[in-house]
Order: sequence, then C-alpha cells, then structure tokens
Amino acid sequence: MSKAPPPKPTDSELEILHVLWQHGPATVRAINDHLSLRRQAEVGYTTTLKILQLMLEKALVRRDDADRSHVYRAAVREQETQGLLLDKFVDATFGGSALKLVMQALGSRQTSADELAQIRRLLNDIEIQNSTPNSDDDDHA
Amino acid sequence: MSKAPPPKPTDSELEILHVLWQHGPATVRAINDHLSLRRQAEVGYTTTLKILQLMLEKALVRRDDADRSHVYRAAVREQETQGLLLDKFVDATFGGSALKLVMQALGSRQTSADELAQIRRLLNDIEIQNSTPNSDDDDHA
DNA sequence: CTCATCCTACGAAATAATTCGTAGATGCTT
DNA sequence: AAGCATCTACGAATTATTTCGTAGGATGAG
Repeated sequence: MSKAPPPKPTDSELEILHVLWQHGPATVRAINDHLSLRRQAEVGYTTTLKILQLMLEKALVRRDDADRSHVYRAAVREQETQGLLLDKFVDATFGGSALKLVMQALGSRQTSADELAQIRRLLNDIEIQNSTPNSDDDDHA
Repeated sequence: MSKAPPPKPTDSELEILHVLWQHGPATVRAINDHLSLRRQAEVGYTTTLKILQLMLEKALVRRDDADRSHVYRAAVREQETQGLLLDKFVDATFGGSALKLVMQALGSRQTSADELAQIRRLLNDIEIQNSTPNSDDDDHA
C-alpha cells in the first residue's frame, strides 16, 4: 500500500537520468558538468540542483547525503523508463500502433545492414517465443 | 524568405491533428465532439476553439472562413509530423538510437505474427534499396 | 421585429516546467 | 581566526500549455 509507480520524467529530468545511467552515482557538480557539456551552454548549478531535488521528491532518484556533497543515483531503471515513455508516445503520436512507429522509424531513416540484422534476429526470437508457449517462465528477474 | 518549418505540435494540438487527419476538414463543433468522445469528459467548446486559433497562428492548420462556421483542415502531413516528433523522441529518450527504440518497441510488447511479417517485408525492401545504389534518382519531391 | 441560439475573438486564470538569485551553513587555506 | 569557496535549501520570475468565461456579432424562428 505504499507503492506509487514512478511518474513520467520531464525532458530535463530525463537528461539527468541519462547521465546517471551512463556514469553511475554522481554529485550535483558532476552532473551539472555533464549537462553543460552535452548542451552548448553552461547550465546554472542551482538549476541542476533544483531539478534533482524535485526528482528526489518524485522518487526518480535517491541520494546519499552522508557527505556534504550529496551523491545522487537513478532510482528507476533505464529500460523500464524508456518503455513507459514509449507507451505514452505511441499512444499520443501513433494512435497506439507500435507497428506504425516501427515502420516510420525504419522507413524514413538511414539504417545500417548491421542494425537490420539485429532487428531480424529479434524478430526470429519473438516468433520462436510466440510459437512455443514456452515450458515455464524460464527467465525471471 | 517566408518559410518557417511548422513547429512541433503540443499534445492537445496533436490530438486535434489526429481528428483532422482521420476525418478531413471539420468545424470547431465537429472537432470538439470528436475530442469529447475520445476522452471520457466533455471538452469546453472555447477550449477547442482557442487551440485551433493558436494552431492557425503556428500554421499547423488552415481555415476556410467563408461561412460563419469556419472550417479547419490540417496544414501538415501526418507522416511528416510523426517523423518530426519521432526524431525528437528518439533523441530525448534513446540518445538518438533508432535501433534501441525499435528493439524496445518490439521487445517489451505483444506483437502479432501479421505485424512481424509486415516488418520483415519492410526490412527486405530496405536491404534491396541499400544494396542497389539505384539507377538514377527515381523519385524526387 | 425580437429573442434565443450559435459563432468567433479575446483576456485571463490555473498548472507545469525551467531557470536563477540569494541566504545560510560548512569546510579549507593561510 | 578570517576569509573564501562550495554546498544545500528555498523563493520566485519566466515561459508554455491548457482551460474557460464573457462579450459582441450574425442567424433564424416565431
């Protein structure tokens, strides 16, 4: 009775999550440096701090405040978060059709042979999985 | 010197565009009825009107105001708009990797055999197109 | 003609997201 | 100890989006 699903992160929050997913736990200073690098411009230190504080309230990150410089780390998994955002996006933009999204993504874009191969492999996996109702639940968390 | 690329529509604007793409040109009243149906709740008439007026300024729609009830129609194409939004989304959520997006879309989702077949067909088309540098430039704008 | 109805235009409130300035505390250097 | 840098907390300005109320003009029924 205490679990609230983590809310959809905003654009800025997502940008910070990317940093945390890539580099692991970090201080505000370190995160802010990464952000300033990613964009062309300097990001105000307190801007980053503020967003992290809001993210903490939303439980998108956790923090270790043992030291004076608090250390933040992602509290949501990359894949799950991307999946959540993807669902919303598919609904809003493609009327819920993941197929249309995939077609658009592949169709109007330069896709390398290697990437195509990876997708083929995934398609095979999915079809195998679809046809065999599978023995049990062979891989869980 | 007068062309501004149409801006990224907001969520509400996109919802209206969906109605226009599906049903063609329509009055505010008709659009509003569709929106009220899609959601569970009644949408204020002037809310829809206001958004359409803003969309007109942004050149996302055109209107025919010959009659008293103005008739609005989409001024942006469905595919182009979806492509634009998709680009932004891929950048923000998947760090620019369309492959990751496709993998996520296919991986964490129930996809029917029929849909898989469609995607396979598309993959084939793309590979053919990739391997043959094509005779000339057979389809230009 | 007169009234009720439907329309557009417009101002503005409510909400959310982003940004930054300032204050106060802590730690480090000399 | 004094001064400087760095940190957190917090308030607030700014901008974008969504929503709705009200005013005023046209239309059509009686």
